[in-house]
Amino acid sequence: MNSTTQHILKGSLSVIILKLLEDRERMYGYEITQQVKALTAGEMAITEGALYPALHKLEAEGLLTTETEVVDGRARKYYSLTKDGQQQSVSRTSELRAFMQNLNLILNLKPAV
Amino acid sequence: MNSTTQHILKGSLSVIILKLLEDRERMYGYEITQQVKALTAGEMAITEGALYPALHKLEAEGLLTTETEVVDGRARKYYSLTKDGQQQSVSRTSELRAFMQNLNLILNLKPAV
DNA sequence: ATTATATACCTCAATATCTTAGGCATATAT
DNA sequence: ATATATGCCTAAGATATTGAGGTATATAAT
Repeated sequence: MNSTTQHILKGSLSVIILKLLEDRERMYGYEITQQVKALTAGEMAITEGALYPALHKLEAEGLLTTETEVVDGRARKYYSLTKDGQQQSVSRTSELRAFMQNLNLILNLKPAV
Repeated sequence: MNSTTQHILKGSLSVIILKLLEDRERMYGYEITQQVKALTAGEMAITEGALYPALHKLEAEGLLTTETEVVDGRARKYYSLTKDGQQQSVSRTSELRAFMQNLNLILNLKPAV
């Protein structure tokens, strides 16, 4: 993943997290990083330095709840959507889609040849 | 334009500027703000506090050149793409498109019902 | 005449988000 | 024994944006 693409990610990370949890119901941080890589064939990667603060913020906002478990001798912190989180996932996803549609109106302009 | 959509704009502004100049060849700052509103039926707005620093940076990077003119008693600063700017417009646009396609892979996940 | 709005440029403090680099710890493969 | 994968985390610095402000001219409305 090049720096430009990484850069453009700004602001969409929380929507990505919410949407993944809508799909999976229950995920832990490391799993999220791997799932994003898997879904995008390695083209997108989210750094842990961005992910964990984002998760903590969403939890503080009341959109996520956590359960910690020990699996294979290692601690895992599972995140799930709260009611609010489910609603926010829907609304933020549709806002992001609307934004992308508008952005595409600009990107699809034909250059004056 | 709500705060979330505004928020998600982060990082795509320079691509928007480059692409608009690819379409129009020659635009001034205020015109860019109006054109974005017009193209998106008022749903997207770029603030001047973001636009002017972005224009200055692109100029400093050698992607834009400027010509200042007085029209109807008011000064206008016209921006155009340099050779480098044209190349960057193409490459950054395709990177943004690639990013959006990957993002859509995630947004189109079907929730586990 | 005065005021508001549109046009047109700009800066800057505060805020938010991200990158990069690091730390800590366990399990497994080499 | 060492490297890699798994798993959590923080923090300094860089960067982009918001939101508010400043300056100025032309025009429309009152």
